[in-house]
Amino acid sequence: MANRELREVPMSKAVRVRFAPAPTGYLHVGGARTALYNWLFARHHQGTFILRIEDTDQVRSTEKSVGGILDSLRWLGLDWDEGPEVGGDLGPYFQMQRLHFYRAAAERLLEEKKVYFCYCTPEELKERREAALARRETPGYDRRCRELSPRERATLEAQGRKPALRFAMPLEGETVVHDLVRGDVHFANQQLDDLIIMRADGFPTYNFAVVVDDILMQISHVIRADEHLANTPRQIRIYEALGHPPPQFAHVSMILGLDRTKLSKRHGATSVSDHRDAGYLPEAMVNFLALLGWAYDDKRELFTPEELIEHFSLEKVNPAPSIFSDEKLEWMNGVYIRQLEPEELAKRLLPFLKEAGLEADMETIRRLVPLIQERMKVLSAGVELVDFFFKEEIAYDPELLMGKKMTAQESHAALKVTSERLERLPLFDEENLEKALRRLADDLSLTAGQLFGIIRIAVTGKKVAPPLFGTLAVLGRKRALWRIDLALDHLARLARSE
RNA sequence: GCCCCCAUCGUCUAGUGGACUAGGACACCACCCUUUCAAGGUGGUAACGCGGAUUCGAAUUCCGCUGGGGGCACCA
Repeated sequence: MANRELREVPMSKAVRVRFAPAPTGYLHVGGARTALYNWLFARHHQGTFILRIEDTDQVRSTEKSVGGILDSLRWLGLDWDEGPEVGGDLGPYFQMQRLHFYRAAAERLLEEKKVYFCYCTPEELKERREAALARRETPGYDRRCRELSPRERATLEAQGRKPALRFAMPLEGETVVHDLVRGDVHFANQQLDDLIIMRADGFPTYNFAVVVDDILMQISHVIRADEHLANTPRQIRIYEALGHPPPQFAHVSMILGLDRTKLSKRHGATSVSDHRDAGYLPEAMVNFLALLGWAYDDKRELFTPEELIEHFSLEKVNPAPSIFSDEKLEWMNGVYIRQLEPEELAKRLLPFLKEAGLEADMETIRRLVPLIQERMKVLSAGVELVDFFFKEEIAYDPELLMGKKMTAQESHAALKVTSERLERLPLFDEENLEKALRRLADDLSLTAGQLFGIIRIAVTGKKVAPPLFGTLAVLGRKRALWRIDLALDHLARLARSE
């Protein structure tokens, strides 16, 4: 890595950063991390975090996607100081509402002869590009329209061709990107081709719109994904043509899928909303994402947002790409679930149970939470931990009702006595249940595992369930006995065929 | 094809020439605890891609190679 001895924030300069998603899909974890780093940086430096929607791709941009991205950001707790729904002095914050700015800037560049009309059609360009690639040559634009005479232009226009505007890149020399995470990156200007800044339809392209907006919005630091590094020298040239010094750049690495390619749909759940629906907590998500490419030291990895703000710095951002895998996120989510106040966990659990079609009520969930809080990695997993509490009937495999190394008959006998004792138990609470059932196991010369296993299946239908005594207590005597009766029927049937 | 970025356990990472027999976390394995499952505790397996150079000394610096990724759109 080259020198990174660039000062993160020059003295006396207000920090203004932005997250600028294209609304062409959901917010995925890579975008979320970029947004998070921008947000942390802004908050750390008491700066301003701006949200700008880059919707100039009219074909792929959708309103629904804007809403989804806003929701995801809000869910993560990444609040923006300027942008959609909150406004700001340097808006509007949708690029489609800023067209006059791009047109004015383009106009100026045209007057100064820093851009030129290109009459090549998209089809022609595509064809030439593909031909070049087929010949294993560099596919860049060949600049054939750069030096057109007025006469040639007139001819082309007479053909009905609508020109696009291209930026005249310098033909020699080099452009250096001073990057806060990568040091100085050099590009030969020969590599920079004359990119289109305004399409024939009058709409700006990305590389032009970002520069104009970042100037107008007084952005001090551009923190974005590595995939934009190659665009940066071109953008620097545009800043220069517009007579404005470029901001500081920080290109953070990309987040890759398990197969080490750019994260995409086929990698499964990669959007923030997918994770929300799966029952991840935003606080876990934020903590985890912060640690993907950044570390505070060699020990700590649990941070509140406030602590992240306090410690975050671009200098410690890792330039190497990292792979997104849920394993650690799951663990961390479990940690956060366990840290939740029981009442809070109950609240968060409710929608998941409803979603699963269970008629869950807060009253019952509150009693359940202590039994399951440390048994969940994601909220959605709570459903199968407690569904039997909310169902009238439970289905299960009768074979499971047989205790370890026991016959159906022996199991039946044990359960029968259990039923009788439970019926007579004066107080049907956790403490008394435990006392009574332990004694019973003793009396029957069964191990705790044998007896409790039978009861667990009888009452929950599952081999894996919350702790038995608490479960019985919440279930209540009546329902517990009713289920045990049913299990006895099953066992009786099994015993007959033994 | 050209340009650019990157390279420490399977994964996230610590590490800026000697304190490294390379540390932590997740995952994995074993044991303990235990009514199942978790949680918790203890221990363990596991990495500096390769080759040169600089140096008394290199995970750390330089060069090359290899590997991975990204870009080369009238997408962003």
